Amino acid sequence: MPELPEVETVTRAIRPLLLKRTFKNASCLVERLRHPLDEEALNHCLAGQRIVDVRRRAKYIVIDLGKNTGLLLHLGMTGHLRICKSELPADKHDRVIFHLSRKEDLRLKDARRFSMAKPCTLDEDGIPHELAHLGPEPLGEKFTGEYLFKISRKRKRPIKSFIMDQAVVVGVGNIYASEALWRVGIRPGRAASRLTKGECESLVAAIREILREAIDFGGTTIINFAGANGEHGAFSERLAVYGRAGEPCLRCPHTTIKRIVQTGRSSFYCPNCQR
DNA sequence: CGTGCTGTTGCTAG
DNA sequence: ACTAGCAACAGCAC
Repeated sequence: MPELPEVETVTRAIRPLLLKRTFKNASCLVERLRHPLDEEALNHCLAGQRIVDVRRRAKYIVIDLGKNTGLLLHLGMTGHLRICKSELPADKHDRVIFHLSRKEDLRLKDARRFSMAKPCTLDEDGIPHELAHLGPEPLGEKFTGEYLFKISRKRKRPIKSFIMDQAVVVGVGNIYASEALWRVGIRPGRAASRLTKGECESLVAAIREILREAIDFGGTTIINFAGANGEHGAFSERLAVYGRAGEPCLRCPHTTIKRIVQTGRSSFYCPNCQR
């Protein structure tokens, strides 16, 4: 489920439920997710520690335990977090159970096992060292049209994969990349270096706009931190191109949305109003 | 039954 | 220096 808006939504939802509570211990129900799980290391990091903050960086969730230590979580493609009573039996795809005080758990469930959960150390800004390589936040001040223009000169890759590169800007996944390009009328396959300054500016504006809207709508799909299975979030009905191959373009209804594959991922665009 | 898709990330080979 | 391709995994639609 997660693109940035979904991760932001989950982070906001679990933050008040976790703040000032204490971890007891963790149990790993599988040997590995994206990386091998180290139950001992998790327990060493978590046991008895109080949660002082819960925040998002890119699509990662950082649970700050103070003293420059924390728990670093990523939901991969299908990860879910929820908080539930400890007495509840584990779901089929529950992978890690973090036991909290007051007989409640934070549980990480993930069918495809692309998630991650590992202890981390934080730099002075509270960011895990593992995330030092990431580009600017799309909603932060550093992500400007000027910046995008500057770093895209001489870059021949398609603009869509360029804005999905986490070293360029974080948090723009497959759905919102297609959506942002539709909004500004740029084809996903255009070489990054062929964007004008003005196009870079409008693209940045569109990315920010769309992510903000999606956050306001609680994400495209709702990740399930509290209860049942994921449902479609309100924003999924607002997607203009993603998943709409063969359907009419919302700007030029006589044209049909096209699907192409770029670096193994589906891209959707309107061949008429995206150039 | 297979086949081909799926919201991510980071490594590898060219 | 840069980029395409792929692997990790499970489930689902056809």
